[in-house]
Amino acid sequence: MSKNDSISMSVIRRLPRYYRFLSELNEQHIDRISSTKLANIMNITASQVRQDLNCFGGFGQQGYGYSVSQLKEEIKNILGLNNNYKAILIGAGNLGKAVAMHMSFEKLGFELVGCFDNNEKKIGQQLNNIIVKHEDELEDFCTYNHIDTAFLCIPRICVENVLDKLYALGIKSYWNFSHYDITRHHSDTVVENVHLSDSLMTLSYRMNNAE
Amino acid sequence: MSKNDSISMSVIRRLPRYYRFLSELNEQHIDRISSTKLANIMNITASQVRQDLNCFGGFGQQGYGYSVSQLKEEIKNILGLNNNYKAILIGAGNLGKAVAMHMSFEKLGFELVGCFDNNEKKIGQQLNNIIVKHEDELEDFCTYNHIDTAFLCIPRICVENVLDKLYALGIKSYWNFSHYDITRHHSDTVVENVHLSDSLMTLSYRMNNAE
DNA sequence: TAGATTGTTAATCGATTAACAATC
DNA sequence: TAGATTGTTAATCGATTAACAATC
Repeated sequence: MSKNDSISMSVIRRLPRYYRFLSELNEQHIDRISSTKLANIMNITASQVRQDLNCFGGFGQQGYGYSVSQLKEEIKNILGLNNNYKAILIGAGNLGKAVAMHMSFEKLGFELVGCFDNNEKKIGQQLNNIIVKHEDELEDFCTYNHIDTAFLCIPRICVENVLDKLYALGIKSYWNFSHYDITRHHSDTVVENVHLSDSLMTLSYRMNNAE
Repeated sequence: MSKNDSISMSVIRRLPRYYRFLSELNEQHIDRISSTKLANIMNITASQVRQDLNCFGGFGQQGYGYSVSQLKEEIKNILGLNNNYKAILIGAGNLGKAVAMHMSFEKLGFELVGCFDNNEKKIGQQLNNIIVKHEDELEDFCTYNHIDTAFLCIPRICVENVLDKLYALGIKSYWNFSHYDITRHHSDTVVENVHLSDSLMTLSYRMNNAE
């Protein structure tokens, strides 16, 4: 159905942004939009909009444009936001807790079903409807529950070790918040890094070099 | 001194990564490295390393390579991590608190000096050594304290309004965590977006399309 | 000096933009 | 039908990689 043979990361990283803007247009009950108008709102070119969308299929109609709600649903499917992926959180520190409490996982097609920490003080704490378990229980938990992905909110030095465990348990997708680049030891894994300090350093650079 | 006339964002976004790897090498007391070895560790090409570094100056020495500690310091300066920028946090929800508590601001050349929220329940709470103030006190606070940047951990709908206030107070740098693209109304502003949900959607795409 | 490795130019590759024929 | 706007090919632009002369 789709022609998503080898979509470049540049395109993939723009998809959530399309999804966000289309969702907003949809909420405003706007039901059609041309590539030109969408491009204006998003501060990109109409060519790029059409090129990007045509990586996945011809969603538009000549002389009319695109149906907002239809296009939004198409992108939702392309992003796989209907999969209800089961996720566990490793690390219940400040950042881990914030990730657990702050994100609207349902809207993004994820469900947080477990949380683990190796600090006794954290065990038993409640985050929304889940209770922090000891990391020793990880193996058992993952044997009895199918887990699709792990959110890593642990210090840099713990990552390698945790990754080995997770991979052995069949978990091959990682959302990594540690100040550490996960090098893909296994080609069948998927890694998304969120490097907050890199982001802040980039801001610093630009403040430092503002005209 | 530097030739940083118009460094591309691709290069800028790689700088923190160089800084991270060089810091690590430095901690391991390695004092020289060639572009080839650094490239291997970082999973990029030696050409790219040399091209990137030469945007800012000739830090290496033919036949020898680069001094790790010197290069690390150079990049630290390029990134402006010695500026001790004063920052305020707007929004003391889960994410705002985590940002305040979790980040090593000193190491990154920032100092968090204030925190504001419009929810009465948050007022008076303590985050590290700062106390959450009511947003009404923002004007006063910024008049008596020089502030360089604001970290925005507030809902999407509040952003525009807060931005107007901040800009009027002379704050022109924003680290934005809201699910909202800040469109630069003023050309003298600097914006760094952290879109956590976009990041998770990208992970979803790749899980969905993993072979 | 010989070997190693940079700085830099040139070649390649990929991504973005422009143009336009197809078509609703 | 005429006007609008897509899908797609071709042109341009920028970023990455390769090559090599300069030099420590």
